[in-house]
Parts: sequence; C-alpha cells; structure tokens
Amino acid sequence: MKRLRDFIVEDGAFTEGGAVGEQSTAPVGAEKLGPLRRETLHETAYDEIRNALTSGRIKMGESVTLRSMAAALQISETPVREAVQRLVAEGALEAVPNRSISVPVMTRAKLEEQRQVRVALEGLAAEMAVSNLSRADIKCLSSLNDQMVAAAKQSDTETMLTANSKIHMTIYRASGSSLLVDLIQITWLRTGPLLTLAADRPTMMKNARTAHRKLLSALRKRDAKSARAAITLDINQAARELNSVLADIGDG
Amino acid sequence: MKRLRDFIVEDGAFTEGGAVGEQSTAPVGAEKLGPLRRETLHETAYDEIRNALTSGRIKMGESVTLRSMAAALQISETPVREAVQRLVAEGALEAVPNRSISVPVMTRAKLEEQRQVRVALEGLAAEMAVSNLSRADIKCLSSLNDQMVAAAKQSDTETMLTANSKIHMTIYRASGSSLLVDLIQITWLRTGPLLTLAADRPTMMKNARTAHRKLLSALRKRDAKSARAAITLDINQAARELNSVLADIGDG
DNA sequence: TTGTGCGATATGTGATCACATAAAATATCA
DNA sequence: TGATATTTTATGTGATCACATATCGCACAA
Repeated sequence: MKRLRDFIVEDGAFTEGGAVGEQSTAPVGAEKLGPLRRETLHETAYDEIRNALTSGRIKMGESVTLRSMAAALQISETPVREAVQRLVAEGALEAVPNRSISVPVMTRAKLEEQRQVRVALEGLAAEMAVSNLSRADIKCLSSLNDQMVAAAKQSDTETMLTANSKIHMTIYRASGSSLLVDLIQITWLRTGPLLTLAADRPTMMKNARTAHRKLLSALRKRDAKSARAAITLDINQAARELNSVLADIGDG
Repeated sequence: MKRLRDFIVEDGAFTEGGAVGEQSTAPVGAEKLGPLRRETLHETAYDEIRNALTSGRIKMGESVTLRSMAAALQISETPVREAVQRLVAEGALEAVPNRSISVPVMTRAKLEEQRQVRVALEGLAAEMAVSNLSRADIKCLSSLNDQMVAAAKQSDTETMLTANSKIHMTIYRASGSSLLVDLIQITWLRTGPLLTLAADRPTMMKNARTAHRKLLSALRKRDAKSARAAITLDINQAARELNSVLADIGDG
C-alpha cells in the first residue's frame, strides 16, 4: 500500500489559504463579476481524486487513505471523506468497513458489462446529439481530434486522453440530456484507471483515429445512424484493446 | 418549507442505542453467525431518505434540512450529510450552497430524457436477463405481479409501488450486470417522487398490468426481443401517465 | 527457526464544535 | 403606516476530537 501519494495540484490550487473564506474580504465594486459558483471543498476534492483516477496517478488495485489525501490536498478529512464516499457509490473506489480504500481491479466480466452499457448509452447520446451540434461545434470537435492525434504522436498520453474525453463529452452534452451525461460519466469513471494503461498502445490510437474520422463525417452529414455506428465501433475497438491489456496484466 | 418531517422508521431501527457499538459486547460463541455486513450509519441514512423519497413521504419541491433529518433519525449530522451529498450527486436531491436541500421538481423535458434512457437501459437489461432467469425466478415474478394487482385493488399504493419495483429490479439484476443495475436505480430514483403521484391513477395500473402480462409471457418463452418490447411498452405507458400528472399539477 | 500472543500504530466512522452566510424577525425612522 | 436597517435565528460547511477495530511489529517460547 502506498501512502501519501502526490495529489499535488499543478497550479497550486490549494497552496494559498482557504479558497472559501477569502471572498469575505473581496474588494468593493467587484461583487458583480459573475454567478460566482462557489465550489465547496468536497466538490474540489471529488474533482481532484477523479482526476488522479482518470489520469493514472492512482493505479488499479492501489489503496489510499483519507488522511493522506487530506494531507496532500491540505484540507480536513471531512470533505475528502464525502468525496470518497461519493466515488465509492459510483463504483470508482472500493471500501470495506474500517479498512483502507482501494481502486477496484477490472475483470473481463466487468469490462464486457461496461462495453454493453456504453454502446447503449453513448450510441443513444450520439444519435440525439446529431441534430443539435452546430457547424461551429463540429469544427471544434475536429480541432480537438487534431489535438488528440498530435498528442499521440508525441506520446503525451495524458493530453491525448483528455482530448478524447472532451470529444466524446462534447457530443454527449449536445444530446441535451443531463441524465445521459451523468450516467455516461459514471461509466467512464469506472473504466478510467484501466484506460490509462491502454492509452500507450499504438493500435489503440490507430483504431480511435479511424473511428473518430467516421464519427466526424457522420456528424457533418447529420447522419444519426452512422454516428451511432461510429461510436459503437470506437467503443468495441477500445473494449478489445482493454481486454488485451487485461490479459497482459494477468500474465505479468 | 416543512421541517422535522417524520422520518420515523416503522420498526424502530433507530430507537434503541447505537446500532454499531453494541457489537462489542456480543455474547461469545455467536461470532460466526454470518458475514456480518455491518452497515454504516450514512448507508442506513441513505436508505432511509431514499425510501422516504420513493414512497412519497418527501414530496417534489419540498425542502428538508440536515438537522431535522439527523434529529428524526436520531443520529449526528455527519452521516446524513454524507447520504444527502450522495443523493445530490445522483440527482435525487438539489442543493444550493448555504441553503436548504430540496427535491427537484420534474419537468416535461426531464421526463422525456428519463424515458429515453429507461428504454435503452432497461430494454437492454431485460434482454440480457431472459437467458438467466430460472423457472423459479419467473414463478416468483408472477407472484410479485399478483401481489401488485392485489395491492392496487385495495388502493395500497405503497406496497403496489414496492412490488412493481421488485419485479423490475429482479429482472434487471438477473442481467448479471451490476453497472446496469446501478444506473437504472439512479434513473428510478430521479423519477421516484413523481411516480408516487401517479400511482393512484386507475389507467396507470391497468396499463402496467397488460405490460407485465406480456413481459411474463415473453420471459416464459425466453423471447428476448419480446421482453424488451414489453419493458418498452411499460416504460412508454408510464411516461405518458406521468406527463399527464405533470400537466394536472401545472394547472392546479 | 517458526508460530503465537501482545502491544503499538493506522484507519475509517461518527459526534461535537466553530464559522460564514442566508433567511426571518424585529426594530427604527420618515 | 410602510419601507428600510438591524438583530436574531437557521442552515450548510469544514475542522477537530474521540473511539472501535484492523493491521503491523516485536518479543517470547517451543
């Protein structure tokens, strides 16, 4: 078990004082800057842990402790506990009473469950999104795709995964169904830790490229059925790759 | 805003002492009674609140406070906060910072989102379940269905809803996909508070009866496609009814 | 050397306290 | 009397403390 893993945020979001209390001494005249969606500490903790999970900083099977995470984030245990419990409820973490929290290990069966759910959910979302995506949106998606292949060429897996996630989520959000987006995100979160292990594979990227090309083409033609087919292809190819990774790990 | 709503559990689960600490003085010789899945307080709080939501004890648009719930459950605020935050994350409750928590009001758009997701998810689950349901399981389902119609005749909406839920969830669990079950439960939870308002309607029950009959018939014949069709019918009929309820509320 | 029992440490869990802020109630003044 | 300012209360949020128990380390004996 590793303890006190580096949850350290890149831009030092937590380095200076309390992120909440400072608003009380805000300069006058600047109180109308925006809706000021003041994020709570347990929400930021959730985001941080989630990020650590999907970027591979916390690996499959590894365990973490509340105190170490609280220390790394420089906050109390309470908000991290709340974040962790939410992640446990979402299946991204596992917890047995009075034991340390761990990242659930992926199995063949679970992977197949996720594949089927993904096909159903993301296929639907893609179909629904087709009529809502503007010309500009599709241009943005194309740009994100370029970003993704560029990152892959430089073996920058983290930005590659981020770009891939953005592409998919942008489309799904365009479905207009927040429920759909929420459920898809839960599904992705459960696959997250394994996905980082497969991102390096050259075939992974090659498959994703062709699937994304078909996807963008379908979106441009406003062809809902083809969009669904492209998403399905993307998912099935990824699932095969993840299965292969799982086999490799099992051997090692 | 109503405060201190009755969360009082029927069988007095919380009336006597701490549910956890008592295990320390357990009689010797009885320590091997089972796995002893000791449920934490925030889990029981989650179950209680969830129950209050799906049984209509907390209604749509109503707001609750952490302190009142903690008092009703006779526990500290901490575990109820954790339960509430999970429910907020699942979309069953709504919370704006430093304000009381409320049950989100249903809209036409949200209802349609849920209908589409339900068709996709529960249709898939039903298809997958067909090959896994044993003869005994189907008999049990048939019995539950009888229970449901009996409860409906006596206008006992709560047990009717419970039976209906059991029927569906038994089938979905038979899919073998815990991910699918989890996602479906989240979807149901969001519809919960509205469903209790529609349960009284005679057409609601009548439609459900015919759909369930078709469903059971399909299961007996191991006909996955028909099972999906029956589930889809059940969902679409219910959605129409809920829409009607929404219209009535809008007028009132 | 190895297995076992005991003490020390670690860890999740829940309760209590402190605080900022929003809502409500009350007071104050034109 | 009615609008506005002020006080009081209510409520979510986070930190700290206390506790039960699991895990680990270590001595001790066969």
